[in-house]
Amino acid sequence: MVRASSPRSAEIRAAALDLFTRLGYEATTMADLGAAVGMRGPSLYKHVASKQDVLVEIMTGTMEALLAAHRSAVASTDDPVERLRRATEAHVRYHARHRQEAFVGNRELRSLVQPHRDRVLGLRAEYERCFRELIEAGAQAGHFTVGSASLASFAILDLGMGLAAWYREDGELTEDAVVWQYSQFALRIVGLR
Amino acid sequence: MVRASSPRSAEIRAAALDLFTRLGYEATTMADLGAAVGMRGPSLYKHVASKQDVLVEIMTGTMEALLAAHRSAVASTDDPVERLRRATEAHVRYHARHRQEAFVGNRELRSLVQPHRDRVLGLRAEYERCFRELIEAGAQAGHFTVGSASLASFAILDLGMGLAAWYREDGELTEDAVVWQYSQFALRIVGLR
DNA sequence: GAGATCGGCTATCAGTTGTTAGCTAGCGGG
DNA sequence: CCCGCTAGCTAACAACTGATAGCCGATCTC
Repeated sequence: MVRASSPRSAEIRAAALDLFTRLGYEATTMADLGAAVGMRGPSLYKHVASKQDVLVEIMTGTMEALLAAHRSAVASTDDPVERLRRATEAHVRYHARHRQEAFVGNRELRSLVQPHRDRVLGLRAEYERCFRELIEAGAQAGHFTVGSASLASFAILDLGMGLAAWYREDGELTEDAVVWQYSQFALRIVGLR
Repeated sequence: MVRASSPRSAEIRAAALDLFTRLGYEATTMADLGAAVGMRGPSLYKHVASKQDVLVEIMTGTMEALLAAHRSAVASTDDPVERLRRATEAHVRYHARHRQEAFVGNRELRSLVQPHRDRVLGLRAEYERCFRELIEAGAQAGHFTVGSASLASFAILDLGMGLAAWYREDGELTEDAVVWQYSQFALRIVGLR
């Protein structure tokens, strides 16, 4: 049996997240993954269905968590500016705090087999649309100055992805410092006045 | 013999660039690459030394071209603001016009074997330092308002990397439109006034 | 305490991969 | 005409990979 929620399988997913981040999905072998949790490669199949299945659970879990964080962030107010501010803060904070999930989620899309790839791409498109609509609402209300809301939303999302690529927990800057600065960058991008 | 500059090897690099972009380095086989240029996998070895060698030439060539574009852009003026403006424009334009090179250059760093990886990482660090110094110069002269020049330079570089990931030549927006908007974003990030 | 289940192991399979070896058709120059 | 080079081919190798089969000790249940 391959119960996806057993404590051992969660441990395996965590180790896989680390390996996928450092080596990439293709370059990570089941033997690597087994060694990371103290067993041989074939033994992993007592806990997970397949290598691809581990990736699928990591990536869909990540996108759903990101969307949940976004919904929670924007639900707390009706003010367009404040909604975008909280959304960008949640976005940046998620990418700082869960940089490995975000990194793998962005990087390994092409290793994902159908129909999972389309599903994750759909969630990403939905996430992007949420940001675009926030920007359009703020622009229409005269708070933002932006040529293309679509481009601005791409730019803000790209900031998070980039952050996930270089941020380190033990770096010079604290998480709060990076979140604050990057959120400010995002608000500058949409021309907040 | 494996003359790196023969017309055939250039054709192979071009095909490899396309395949590495779409499938990734690990997932691209020599048989794939051969088929893309009308020959069998083993025949490629008449023109290139190895698969890794193809990647190395693509990535070092890309970083050197990017640095050259940067130097050319900043050499034309002494004004701090104008130097950053031209540097960001060059940065964004390169990532739009050579999106495949930039994409592979950013994505396949971990597929690069030593010492080539450190060499490319060194070039990237140098490129980032150039931007940081431009920002610091402009901030010291009172033109920019930014908490951390380092963070701002990361953000601007990340914009280019993100652009290379989603930009398509046949998309809605022209290259010039994207370059202008993204350059404006970059200047807003550093708080130009 | 017998039996079943869990969770590890080794052996093995079948497929794939980068690369080398060796052959050969075509072609240009003497 | 023939030598030698270029640039392709097939065959083959050695290594590796994800996954399966089957064994076995430990632990739990009744």
